[in-house]
Amino acid sequence: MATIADVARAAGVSPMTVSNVINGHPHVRESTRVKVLSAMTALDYRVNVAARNLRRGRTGVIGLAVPEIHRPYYGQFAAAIIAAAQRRDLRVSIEQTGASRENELAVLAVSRNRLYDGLILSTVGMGAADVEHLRVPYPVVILGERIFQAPVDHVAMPNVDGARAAVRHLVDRGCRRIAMLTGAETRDVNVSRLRLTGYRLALESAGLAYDPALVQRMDAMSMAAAAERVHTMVAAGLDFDGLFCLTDTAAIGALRAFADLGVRVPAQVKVIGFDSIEEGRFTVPSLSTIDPDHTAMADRAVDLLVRRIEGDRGHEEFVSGFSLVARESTGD
Amino acid sequence: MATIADVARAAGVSPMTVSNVINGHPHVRESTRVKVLSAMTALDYRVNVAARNLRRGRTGVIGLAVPEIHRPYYGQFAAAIIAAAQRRDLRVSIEQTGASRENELAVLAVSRNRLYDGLILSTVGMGAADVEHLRVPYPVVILGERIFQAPVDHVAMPNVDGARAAVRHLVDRGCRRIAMLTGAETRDVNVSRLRLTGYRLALESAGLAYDPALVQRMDAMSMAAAAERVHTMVAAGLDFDGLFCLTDTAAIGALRAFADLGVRVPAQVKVIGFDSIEEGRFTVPSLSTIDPDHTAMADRAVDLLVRRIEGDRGHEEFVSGFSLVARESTGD
DNA sequence: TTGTATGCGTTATCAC
DNA sequence: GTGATAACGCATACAA
Repeated sequence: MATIADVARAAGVSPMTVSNVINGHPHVRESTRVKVLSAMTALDYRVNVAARNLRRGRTGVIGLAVPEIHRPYYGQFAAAIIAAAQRRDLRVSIEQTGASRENELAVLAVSRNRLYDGLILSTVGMGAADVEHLRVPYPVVILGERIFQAPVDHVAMPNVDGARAAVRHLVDRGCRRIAMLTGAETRDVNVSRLRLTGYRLALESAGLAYDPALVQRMDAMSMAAAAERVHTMVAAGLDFDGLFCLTDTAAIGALRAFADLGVRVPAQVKVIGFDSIEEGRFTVPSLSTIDPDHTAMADRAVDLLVRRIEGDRGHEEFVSGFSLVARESTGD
Repeated sequence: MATIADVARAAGVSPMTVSNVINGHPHVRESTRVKVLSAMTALDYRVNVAARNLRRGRTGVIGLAVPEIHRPYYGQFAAAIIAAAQRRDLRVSIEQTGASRENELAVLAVSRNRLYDGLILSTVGMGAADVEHLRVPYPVVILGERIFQAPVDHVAMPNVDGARAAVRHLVDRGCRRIAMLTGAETRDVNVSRLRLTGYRLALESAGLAYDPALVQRMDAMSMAAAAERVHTMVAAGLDFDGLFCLTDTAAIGALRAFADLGVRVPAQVKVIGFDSIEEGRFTVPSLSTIDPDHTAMADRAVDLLVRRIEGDRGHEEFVSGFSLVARESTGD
């Protein structure tokens, strides 16, 4: 493989001049530029990225750590991140943490090896007790709640307000016994807890009593687990006319369970999710949801990371807006 | 940031000994090993991956280029690839090609810069005419048909046989006018063409006539496009009692359209897809499909790539097996 | 078992 | 406008 030195020899110039041509430096005479370029073509020269990285101290790659890339929400989010990074000439390497604290910490540790210029980390397993692990000597953007005092940027969803709007929508549609399908509250502040707060606030505003029996906690937020839980709820004779699901993924599982059980949605039970994944447009019935504007979140996450890579101090929190998407599952 | 030299100084040994400890070389006295390790801890030493890459000529990263990571099929496939790579201590960097020939060629070009140790490339836009572009000086595994004579490995799906089994299943369930929702045949050999072949073979075996009007070609294989096309087909009064969709994604869009139109599935039309994405278990009705065993494909793709990275010559083609998954959409 | 010397390919600095 | 020099941090080959 040809190196800069080979090209320099062929073009009759110094390696430095070749480098200047490659990197588009301004002060290169046009005639030498042409000479160098044609030598590069002749030798089929390619930059050695490893050498450049070593010299520059940058890799041009950012890490993106998500629980599981095959879950629709994270897949759609990753696509947006990759697109945003591409616009800034960055590549994205994806790590799967399986939502476990250990793997999240492992990603933070590995990234210290200057493997990535920065890291976008979706924290699901980590808690406030792990704050020290976030004091790393490279840029990090946390995707999730601002539960840490560590010097990192945050991109968060409007969890409380979004959940509140979702439940309020169910109330507006006439629901009076509203159940919630949520996750385990593994730590002080997490998505489940925040959306539950929104749920309670909405009930309160509507003058509806909070009934703990209506809050159903699941370990895994999968379609299968949600379907199973709805079966259990109905079999147990739980009385509810509305269901707020922590995520659209769970809601799709729930819709399927209602179909199995012959419970008509929205006639007997109205269902709403959260996330606005694409699949929700095509379920039967189509799924009402809260859209937290993934694109804005992804853009902002990459933006914050790039700013920190470029040396900006100061840390920010960005909370995206949201909109209510009313579809058939909360219709008449 | 501490380097090997710093650690060596602190431990009172040579840099080389530190390197030996880091890389687990056998001939290091236990006492020096301990000394070095504690010096590493004290200085919070981290290997500089860029320097190691330059020296070793490897990056420990493989590229995975797919059309769009947020499509369920590619998301689930990527998850399997990442898991398989992790088992071999490799990281995965994901590129999105948008299924365009230009972007696929661009990924091949960029990877030449020793950015990745190898590349797994899903070819959708490229054709046999691009064969020269595949003669690259690094390992490549093509995900798709073996349409190239280039020295690359292939991992392919059982497209013809799988499609044949899908259509035969519709025939077995009593369908006589079977439509197909497929993609554009942009080149000599592609997925659409192969699955269409399977479709025709199945019709032939069953003694059913081939009617070109029943073959509906779409530009994009999205849920939205499929839904729209089914609306058109029904509005045009096209007569069919079975529908074979090129992918599950298209099938989900089709199911949604039938629901809109009041066409009962499977009573009036039976529907089957291809890919076995997880979502198909939870649609209403649940979706029959062909399962090409993604896990085996992903494992094999990484396996072939690793073998080539390690210098194995000789090229292979792997065609996965498949199984028919019969669910409600082809029930009674 | 440990150390010395050297080079991987690139680019920043500074001199010309 | 161009080039000589050095250094990024690590690991291979070989010597001790």
